[in-house]
Amino acid sequence: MYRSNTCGELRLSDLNKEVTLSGWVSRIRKMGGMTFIDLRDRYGITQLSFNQEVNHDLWEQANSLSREWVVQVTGTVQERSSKNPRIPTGEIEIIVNKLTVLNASKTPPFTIETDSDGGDELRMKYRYLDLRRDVVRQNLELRHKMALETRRYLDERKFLEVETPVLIGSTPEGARDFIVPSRMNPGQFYALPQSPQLFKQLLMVAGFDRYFQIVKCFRDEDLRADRQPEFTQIDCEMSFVEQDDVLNTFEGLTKHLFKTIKGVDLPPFPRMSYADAMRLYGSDKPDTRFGMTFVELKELTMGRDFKVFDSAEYVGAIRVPGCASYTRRQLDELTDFVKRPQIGALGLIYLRYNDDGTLKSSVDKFYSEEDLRKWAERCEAVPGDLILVLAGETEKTRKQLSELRLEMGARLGLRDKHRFECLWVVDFPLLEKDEELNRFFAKHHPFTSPKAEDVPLLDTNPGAVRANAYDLVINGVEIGGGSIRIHDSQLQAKMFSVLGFTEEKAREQFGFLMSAFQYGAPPHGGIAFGLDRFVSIFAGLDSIRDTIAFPKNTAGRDVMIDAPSSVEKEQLDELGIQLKPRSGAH
RNA sequence: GGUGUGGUAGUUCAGUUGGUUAGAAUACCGGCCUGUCACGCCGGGGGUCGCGGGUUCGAGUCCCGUCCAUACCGCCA
Repeated sequence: MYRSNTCGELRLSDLNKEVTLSGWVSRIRKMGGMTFIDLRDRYGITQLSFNQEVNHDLWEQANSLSREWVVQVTGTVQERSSKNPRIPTGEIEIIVNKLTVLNASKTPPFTIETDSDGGDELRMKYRYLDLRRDVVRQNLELRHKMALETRRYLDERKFLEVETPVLIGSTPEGARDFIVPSRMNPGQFYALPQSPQLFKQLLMVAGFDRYFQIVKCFRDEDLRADRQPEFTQIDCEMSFVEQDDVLNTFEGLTKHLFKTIKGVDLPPFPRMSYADAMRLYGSDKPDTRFGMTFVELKELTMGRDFKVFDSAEYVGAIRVPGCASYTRRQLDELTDFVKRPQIGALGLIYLRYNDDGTLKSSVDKFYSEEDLRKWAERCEAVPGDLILVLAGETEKTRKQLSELRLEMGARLGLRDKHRFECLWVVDFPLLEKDEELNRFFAKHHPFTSPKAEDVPLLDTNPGAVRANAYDLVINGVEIGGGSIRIHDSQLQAKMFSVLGFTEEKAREQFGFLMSAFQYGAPPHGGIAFGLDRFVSIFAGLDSIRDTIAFPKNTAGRDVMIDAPSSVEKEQLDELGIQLKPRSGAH
């Protein structure tokens, strides 16, 4: 028997029990004739006590240990004479009478503490050591609980978890596929799924009615703090539902997770149209933890010979509460912020509504106090507020103003990680025009249904067609999205034609789905949540990396196992693959 | 593909205007210490300043190139 108890469970109530514990040596404190060792396992830390006078040999043995050695001890639970209220086992210690070294350890390259001295790169290289740290482990425990509660909630509502294949065919639409060569079919390739989209729709045709799967998905695109090449979705689909049914079911799931895991009761989630989100926040995933919604000033700014505004398609402002006292230097900083190439504004105009009621702007030369007062009124500003104005092409300027809004929210501490604001964004456009290629692409995917009342627009003004598509946004993070699908093969054919697919090409790409739809497809729709992001929101992390046990770095590398790597020539020969010179050099 | 930031001891970082032997903390090793729990005190070892080239009497510091990491833009139906 390696242990009778874990390192996290012994209390005063266990006094005088003889116990056996196994774990890692976390810390050794040598006090001369006494030595204390913090023994750690997944469940906690228990102090071991060694006394030179009580057992000299054992004391000496304890002094010979080092960090991260794996040891087994047997001893008696005793009350500490000096207690540590900061850990759950802090009232007791183990008076050890037997110590066995199960395994020695090299000195780890960083300290295995809550606040490690190790940088990210090193922690990833030695991820198995990093995972010993309680903060990292807790994220994975949280992830486990969220997955478990998701399964519980969906199971109670008759959802069936079905596994779908990982080796599937490539489709050209959407993100770049990861490609896997087929040895038995030389010259042909599988692709890894970007999502189980087609399969879950086929399951609806098959009559499964309610499906879900917690499933890995793959996208071969550049990475970000919130994007990994392989990530996990809570993927769901339902039959005989309308948009409201899906929204209500998964608002319920979200609330269930917040309630059971964070103990938070959330009010009903507001629903905002995509058009309103863009108009008020300049983003399809607005952070609604704070206001500062956009105010349009275009017509108030016209005709004063200020070319920047006169020639602009859009003039938009945000009212930043209490920031009229911003110094020239701070305003310059904000100007630099919006002028960064990533944001790309040409300049920033400000209007201070001073505490004494006077107005001061960077465009006083062009606008009278009366003009400026109208701006302030339109913004519902009060003395002490700062108004920031950007101008230009509508879409671009809204995006820039959105970035500025988020920056101001952060500066004012309004983006509190412990507050949660959920929002449904609905009525997304069905199509998105690629100006360069002069063709439409599906904004969500080609199986998303248009709103019934907008169907006639497919012929006259495709860009204006709204879809039965929706996103769940929490604190400005897109957590999930989905749509009601097309189940009518005629409408689907129409959709393909708008997207520029010939009938032949559509059959080649999605033939199996189109045939399936000829055998009685029920009305259906679904949604998928990004589990990694969901966990990171719950954990208050900025990156999804620490919600994943073994994540990849920004170049898509696993620095621990050093993947991807080159393969033997024999393997390539079997696959009939010849590499260009220079590639595969790693 | 692009922009920014960073790369100096095992680790996290500092390093002034280009100037003597490159520092701190922590980790590690040794000594002292019987109630510590971030123990404390004393001592010690530890450096290809990412790599390559250039400017200079002299480069961690300036210039060019390159690699790596990271945040963002493009990209992500």
